[in-house]
Amino acid sequence: MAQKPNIPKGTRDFSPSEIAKRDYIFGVIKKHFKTFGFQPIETPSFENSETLMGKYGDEGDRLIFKILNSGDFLSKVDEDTYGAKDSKTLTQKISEKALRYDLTVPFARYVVMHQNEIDFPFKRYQIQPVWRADRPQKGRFREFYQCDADVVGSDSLLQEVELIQLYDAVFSDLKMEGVTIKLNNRKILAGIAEVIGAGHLLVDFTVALDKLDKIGVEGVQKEMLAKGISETAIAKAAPLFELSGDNTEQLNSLKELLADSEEGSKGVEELEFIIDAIANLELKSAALKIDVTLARGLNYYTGAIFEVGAPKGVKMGSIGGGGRYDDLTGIFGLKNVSGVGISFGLDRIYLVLEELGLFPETLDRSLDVLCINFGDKEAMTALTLVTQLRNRGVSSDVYPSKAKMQKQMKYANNRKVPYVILIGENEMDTKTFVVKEMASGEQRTFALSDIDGFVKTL
RNA sequence: GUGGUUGUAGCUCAGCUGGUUAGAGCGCUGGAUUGUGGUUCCAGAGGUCGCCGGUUCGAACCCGGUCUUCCACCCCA
Repeated sequence: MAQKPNIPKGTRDFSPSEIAKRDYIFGVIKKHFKTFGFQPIETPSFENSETLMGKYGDEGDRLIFKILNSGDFLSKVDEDTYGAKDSKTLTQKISEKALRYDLTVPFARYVVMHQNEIDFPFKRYQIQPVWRADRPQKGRFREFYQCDADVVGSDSLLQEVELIQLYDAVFSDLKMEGVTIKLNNRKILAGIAEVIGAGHLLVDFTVALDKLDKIGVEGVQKEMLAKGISETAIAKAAPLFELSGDNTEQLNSLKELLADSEEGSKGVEELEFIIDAIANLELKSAALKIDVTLARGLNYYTGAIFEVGAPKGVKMGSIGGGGRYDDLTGIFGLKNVSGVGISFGLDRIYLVLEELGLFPETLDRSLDVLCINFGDKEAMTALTLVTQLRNRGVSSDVYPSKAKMQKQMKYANNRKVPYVILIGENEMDTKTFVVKEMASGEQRTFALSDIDGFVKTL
């Protein structure tokens, strides 16, 4: 009995028209990565487990796809470990490799391993799939592409400024107008926690704050209280919930609030530098906005934090994110190398472009010219013509069999071929070919010797 | 990991409180039309009703399990 074919949940097949659209996005992103001076690298799909485990927090560890060891792996497990039935301990014994969870940690590993051949500052880009053992839902897959650009070996804030410009350049080029680049700084979050006297609960504090737009002021306060943050501390943080106005006004409020915190003031200073620089340079279509509730990737970010929100009206999680991490390569033994990077979520960008109808129409043109097949003799002449068209870079084909005209025309139609060429008996006699423009239905006749005359009209 | 949701022809979906041979539109194939498609007309093919088990005289429909889809939470691109 034939088995019903299927694919694992959270994975997808990509058909020709989808590939065309994905390639279009990849192309735009890659183009701008290059013009900003980034160089490509690639790393393996799977890494040694110890490279990945513990880098993304407990939640992250759970979402890492583990690869079972080869061979008779269970026989090597001692009775105690096996009998304890503790998944975490057992997993370490039977799985030593895991699928890449993001591109940043493998990149950090790469930098440390190749530090002697790298010229710092090193600007690298990387476009590869990553895997997460997550439950799929809107815009979330178990296999998806990330497009990362990171700079290591420079602590200059100019890098942050450039990365914001890079976001703007890519989304403007994709005609996705109205994206919001949200900006925050880890130092500000730490400063606030310090000022209100909840420094030891920084993570809980920021995680709760991050949910402000989702559960509201009261919800956030409730969660903070539940996490053990005192009422007086929450009361002190009250001005945060009322931050409003443009970036300058928010900066002024933050300056005041964080005046007594050295770290917090440093964060405000950094934020101000970036905001001022971008104000001078001007963005094409994106909006840069301070958002103190932004608290992503707390596990390794130490300075700036970025997140890109889809244009208004599109219900979609963030379509990009990034930030500065001072200590990432430290885990692998290389100290004092600062890095800052951003990521584009290809699959989500795809969904947004689709929803807004922003893909160029020409993308689904996979064949420029199709020659109708009228029989063996005519087909030979057609193939000669097609060969010469191909030599000139025109994608063209001869219908492989002498099917009914209707069928051949229908095929051309479905493939969205803009030009159909007819070479039948009449044309053979007069050494000509007829070109039918499918959109208008108009037909023109060219001499077989005048291929360039036709190519010029394309 | 928690909660909910979905599964019927290649695709999008009907199918009333369980009742005989499970339907439509689109698509596909053939013909009307021997060199003209996207807009006509006629005919035809195509379904273990996700899978396994249970209740019943009888299940696409009810019950249990399982897989899948989509959504929310957690987390995140």
